[in-house]
Amino acid sequence: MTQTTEKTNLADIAYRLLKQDITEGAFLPGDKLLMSALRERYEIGAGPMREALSRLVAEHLVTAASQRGFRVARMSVDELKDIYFARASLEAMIAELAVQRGDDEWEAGVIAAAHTLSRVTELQSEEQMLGLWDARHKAFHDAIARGCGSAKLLELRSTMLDQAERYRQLWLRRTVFSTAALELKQQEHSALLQALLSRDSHEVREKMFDHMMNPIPIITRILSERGLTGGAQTA
Amino acid sequence: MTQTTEKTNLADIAYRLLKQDITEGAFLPGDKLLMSALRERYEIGAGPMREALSRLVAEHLVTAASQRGFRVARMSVDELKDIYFARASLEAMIAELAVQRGDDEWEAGVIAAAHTLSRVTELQSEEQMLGLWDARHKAFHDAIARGCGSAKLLELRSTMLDQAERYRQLWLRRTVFSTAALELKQQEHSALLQALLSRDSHEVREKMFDHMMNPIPIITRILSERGLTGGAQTA
DNA sequence: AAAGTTAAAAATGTAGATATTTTTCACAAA
DNA sequence: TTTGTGAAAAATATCTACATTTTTAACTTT
Repeated sequence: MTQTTEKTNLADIAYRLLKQDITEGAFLPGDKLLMSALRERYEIGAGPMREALSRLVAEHLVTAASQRGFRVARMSVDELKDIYFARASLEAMIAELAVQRGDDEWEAGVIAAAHTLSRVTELQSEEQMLGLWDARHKAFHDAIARGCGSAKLLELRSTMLDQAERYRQLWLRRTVFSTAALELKQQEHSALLQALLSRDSHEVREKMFDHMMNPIPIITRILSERGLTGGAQTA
Repeated sequence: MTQTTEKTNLADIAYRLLKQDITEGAFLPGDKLLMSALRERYEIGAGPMREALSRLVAEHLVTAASQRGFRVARMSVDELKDIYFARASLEAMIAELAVQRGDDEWEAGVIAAAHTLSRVTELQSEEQMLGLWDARHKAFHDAIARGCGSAKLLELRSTMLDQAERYRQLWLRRTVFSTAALELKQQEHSALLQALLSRDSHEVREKMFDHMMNPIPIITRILSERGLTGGAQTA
């Protein structure tokens, strides 16, 4: 047996689908998540659906008010700033640890990921290009973080990533489709890599922090342009 | 109306009760959490009970296997070390930030909490003494952390505290009921406070990290003495 | 307009049906 | 006797359908 089909229950499936739908924008911030609508959409009973929703509440992607149902969590500039700051602080700390504790295998992994990322060219369709760059960019950062050696810290990192995901999606399009922005990112990445290979943990920490804080002004602007924070949805 | 009774649903109540029961040891690590038993204990239907359980799974206090039900998460020395390291790293970072960003009000709060903590005397019963010291000790650390100014970082801190709680309970008794250990803690606290008042953020970071890592050997010993990790529970 | 009343809509909870896993136990082979 | 196998039974988890409670919103009435 190579890879069991990983049995899951319905609540689990609904959880994943809804999470994806929210981060991909199928439901917008502030939208009411009607039980009947969700049950129909995911072809599922109310019990498992509730279970999925309550998990997303724990992750702050959904808000709940007792007897009044669920809504997609609002987005705000304040939350953006807080999430990105916390994430940058954490990621910087993890990177510093990784430089201090990472072994040769880790270093090799980082170099490989950096190389793969630098080779994303605009050959395919724009949407494919977006997906590929995003995947490899994530892989690059994952490769760095992995070296910290703490499963719990990586877990915290992962929860922050989930919370940032909706904001990050906004930034992604602006960055990948702008040659200038993309080149700036490439520069930051190679500077990061250099500091990393020279095992200058303090330098890595600072560079990583700045790298992670960079998107804030861009996303702030996007949020202001279209009021995507979820104001007065009635339905 | 001064303070609404904060309406909650049954799943919420069950969540809190079960969480308390687990951290207080009413259910031991590795114990099977039988649906029928839980429903009877908390006088609740299967739906809400499931909801409560799945929230605790997200917090790593309970493990789930599809179609095979739930168990209290095992404890291990490895996990202890990982949790405490991650927690110490995070707390140290938060404390450093607090020193850099905390205002006068924050400083006053810390001083007040430190004073209250230092005045816990052994007048009442031992159990009461334990509870009081624990509450004030937590309040002291909370007062410090609050200054970091990031709600998300405080949230991360809180999730780590939850995960550490079962291990921390083991440490607590050993510390509070040993005059030597308690005095050592007092010393660490006042050293921490001093560094904090002199606004030496680097010093605070180091002291906080050490302070948080201290309990690991003690807890490791306790875990080894009694095999409280949850081995071969059948029922 | 403001406040009260009532009907529809929606969330929450329970009970029972269904599916899965685990245990039991009889029987056969070593 | 011990060990292994397999089928039946029991225990258990999971899901759906229905009942109950609460909220929302429309409609009066003052």
